[in-house]
Amino acid sequence: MAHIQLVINCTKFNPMNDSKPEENKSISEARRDKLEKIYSLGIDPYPTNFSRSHSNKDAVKLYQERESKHETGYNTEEDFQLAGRITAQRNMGKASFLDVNDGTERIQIFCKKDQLGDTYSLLECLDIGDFIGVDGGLFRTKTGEITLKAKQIIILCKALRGLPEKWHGIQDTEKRYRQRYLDLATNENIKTVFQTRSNVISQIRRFMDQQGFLEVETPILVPIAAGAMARPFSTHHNSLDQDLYLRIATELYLKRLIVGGFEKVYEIGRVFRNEGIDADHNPEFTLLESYQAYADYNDVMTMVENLVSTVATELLGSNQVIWSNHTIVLAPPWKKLPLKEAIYQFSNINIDNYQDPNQLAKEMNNIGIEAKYSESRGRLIDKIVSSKVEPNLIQPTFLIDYPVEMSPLAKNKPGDPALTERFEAFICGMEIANSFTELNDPLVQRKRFVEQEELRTHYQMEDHDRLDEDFLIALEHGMPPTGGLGIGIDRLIMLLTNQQTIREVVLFPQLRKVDHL
RNA sequence: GGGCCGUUAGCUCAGCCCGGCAGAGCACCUGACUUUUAAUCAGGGUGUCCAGGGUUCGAAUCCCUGACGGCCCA
Repeated sequence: MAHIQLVINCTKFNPMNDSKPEENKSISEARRDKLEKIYSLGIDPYPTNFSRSHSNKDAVKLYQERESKHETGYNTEEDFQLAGRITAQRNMGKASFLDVNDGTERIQIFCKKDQLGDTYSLLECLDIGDFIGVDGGLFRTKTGEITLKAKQIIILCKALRGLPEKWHGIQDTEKRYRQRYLDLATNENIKTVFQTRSNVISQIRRFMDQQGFLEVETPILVPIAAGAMARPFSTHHNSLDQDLYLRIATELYLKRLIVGGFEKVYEIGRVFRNEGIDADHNPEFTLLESYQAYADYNDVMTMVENLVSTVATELLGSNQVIWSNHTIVLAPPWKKLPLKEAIYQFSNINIDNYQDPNQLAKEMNNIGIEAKYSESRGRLIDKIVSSKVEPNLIQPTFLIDYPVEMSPLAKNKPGDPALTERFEAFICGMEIANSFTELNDPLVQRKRFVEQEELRTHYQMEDHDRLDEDFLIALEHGMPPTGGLGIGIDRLIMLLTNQQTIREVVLFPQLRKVDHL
C-alpha cells in the first residue's frame, strides 16, 4: 500500500482577493476542482484496487467479540483495512469523523491531524459519495460508537455528483426508477426488496431442484411467438436475413423437451409481451414455467401450493404474509373454485346460458361491464373474470376448468368437451399462476391452433395464440401426459415483499425515454 | 384511450387560491473548531420555477397546448 504524501494545502483562496472565485460554483464544478487537486498531488483518484481485511460488519462483530473478553476500554492491537462510500462528514478542524458504508454496515472513521500528518489535508478533497479505503485500529468513542482510528486514508473513487439528501433520500418515483442506483444507495428498505427478490428466486430453484426438475434454457429469439395469447416484440437477424420475435412464453420449447424424454424441466426467464404497462404489468417480466410428465393439473395445484408456502416459510419464517391491509394465509390446501361458479358467484351470469358472444356482451353491459359486440366469447369471459372475479380473490384461490376457447394448449376435461383441465391461481386479486394438463393429441392441437389463427383474422383487435408447425411436428412424435405450469415471479415477489406495484420489484422498470434525467 | 394529481436549487419541499424582487432545511462554498454522529458556530443562494404559446404594465402563480411521471377508470 503506497503511503500518501501531501504537501500542498488543498482548498484555500486568498481572502485579500475580492473576486471570490470559489463562489457561484456548482457542486459538480467544485468536485472537479477537488479532483484536479488530487491529481496535482500526484495521487490517483481511481486506483485499480484496495485490499480489504474485513467487511465493515465483520470488523464490528470481531471487535465486539474481542471486547467481550476484555475489561472496558479495549482497543484492537491489529489494524483493519476497511473500505466503502462516504455517507457523512463531520469536520471539527484538526479532527474529523467520516461515515463509511460498504453495503454491509456503516462504520465511523476518526481522523486526527496529529495521527495522519500531511495526509489529513486529503480530507479537504473528499466529499459525500466518494469511495475510500482506510487503515487503522478499532476503538469506542466517548459516546460508545465502534470507530476506526485512521492511520491511512486512500481515495478509491472520486464522485463528481453528490448523493441525495441523507434524511429523506430520493423520493420522486420517476427519479427512483430512472436512477435506481440512487434509490438503492440512499433508501435502505429498497435494497431489502431486491435482496428478498434474489432470495425468492434462489428458494424457488432449490424447491424445483429438490423435486427433481432439471433447469434448462430455451431460445429468447424465436421465429414464431407462440405459447400464449400476447403480442410479441419483433426484431431481425441480419446475417440470416430473417425476422425474429422475442418470446412471449417458454411453453412450446419446454414441451419439446418432454417429447425428447426429459420428464421434469423448468425454466426461470424473462418473457416479453408488447402490451400496456400498469401496476402488475411490465413489458418484460420473469416467468417460471415447469413441465412434468405423468402429471395432471391436480398434481400441479399441489405443487404450486407447496412451492409458494415453502418459499414464504423459508424466507419469512411464516406462511402468512401481510399484503396491503390483508393477511394472506398461504398454507395448503388453497380454495378451489370452478371458473363457471366463480363467475356466477361474483357477477350473477351463468355463462352456459350465453353461447353467443353478442348475447353475452349484452348481458355484461347490463351489469356495467363495458363489452363490445365485436369481441370473442373467450375475450368476454376474460373481461368478466378481470372485472368481477379477480378483485375478490384475495386469499389464495385456484379457479379451475376453463372454457376451451380460452385455453388452446390445454387438454379437455374428460366428459366435457367445452372445458379444459386448466387452472389459474389468484392471490391479492392478482393472477399468480396459470397451469393445465397439457394437450398432447397432435391432431386436436393442430385444430386448436387453426382456430386461434381464425380468431385472429376475425377479431383483429384481440391477442391470440399462433400456429407453430415445428411444435406440432414435435407433438406428432409423441408427448406423454404432462402437467404444465407458469408462475409470474414478479407478482409473487410483490406478494412476499408487500409491494403494490410491479415497478417496485423490477430494478429498472420500463419507462418512456427522456432526453435528460 | 379517458379522468384526476404532480413537475420550483444537487436532494426533500414551501410559495400558486388571491399575479408584484425566487424561498426553507439538507448538500455545497468561505472561515472557526482534536471524541462528533441529522456535530456546532459565523457568513454565502448556486435556479431554463418541465417546455412552448396566450392574457397582463407585470406570470412560478391565471388560460391553452405539449412532454414526462403517479393514481384511478377503460
